[in-house]
Amino acid sequence: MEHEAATAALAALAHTHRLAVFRRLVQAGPSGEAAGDIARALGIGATALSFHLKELDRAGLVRSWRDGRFIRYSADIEGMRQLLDFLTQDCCNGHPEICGGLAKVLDAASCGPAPRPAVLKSRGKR
Amino acid sequence: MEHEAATAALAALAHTHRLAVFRRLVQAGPSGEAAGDIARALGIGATALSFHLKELDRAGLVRSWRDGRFIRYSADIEGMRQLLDFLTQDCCNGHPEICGGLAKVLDAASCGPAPRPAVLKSRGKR
DNA sequence: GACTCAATCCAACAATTGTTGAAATATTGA
DNA sequence: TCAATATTTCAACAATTGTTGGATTGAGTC
Repeated sequence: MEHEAATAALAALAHTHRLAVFRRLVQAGPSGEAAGDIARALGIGATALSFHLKELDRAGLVRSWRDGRFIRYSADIEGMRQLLDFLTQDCCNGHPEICGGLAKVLDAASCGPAPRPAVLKSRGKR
Repeated sequence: MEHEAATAALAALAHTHRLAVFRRLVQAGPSGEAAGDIARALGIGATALSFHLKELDRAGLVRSWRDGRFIRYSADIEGMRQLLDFLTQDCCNGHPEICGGLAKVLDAASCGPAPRPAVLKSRGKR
């Protein structure tokens, strides 16, 4: 991940609603949740939520796919890991003992193959 | 860390210059770097850098202390770890195997006692 | 095919954030 | 004390971001 993508991902998360949505999806796991359910659960209007989900999608932090009448969203764990990696890269310049090996520890936590939803919706440029 | 603090930290990082500054400080380690050197290295004006450093400080992501005529800044690694924790909390709702144990792995990486600079400047409300 | 529900798109407006130069503050050394 | 250097504060302006309601698209149901 490079600088620009990281900035975009951080900006996507730096909003009350989007952060709440993202954390909810992180906890929901790969099966995700339908947009309407998220909106109801968090008390966000459909239009606003749609806007915010698009932001998260553009930043590579969520995936979406159609499920009949609904559109489901799930957190893109691999995208998140790349972001965390980027933030901790070269922490303490080769002396991981200083910061508890934050960078190395993240490096080790590779994500298995992403679960593949039935129908993947295309995503804006990543 | 709670929601509001996390939003503030993410917003602080969600800017080209601030992200560059923060990563530079993460790599510099506990001894940090003087404001002027950062400004020169990244090609940012003194006024702009001061503004951005204040943002990072308010978000609890950097520390600062006076060193003679200079003011040095260093990344607040513990602040960063809290943020990463917050993002990955309860990942996959108790099934860490799904996301490679991202949350648990971070939990384990506790930071040792923060290195204490000679003279600590006070920080805005955290 | 018409109807309904889920979600998105659009456009106007409001609010927040970033940039700039000039002035102010703090420290060092002559 | 005075001049030089480092950094911050202030204020005006420019740019970006978020919100809202209404219109639109797509899928299922009668």
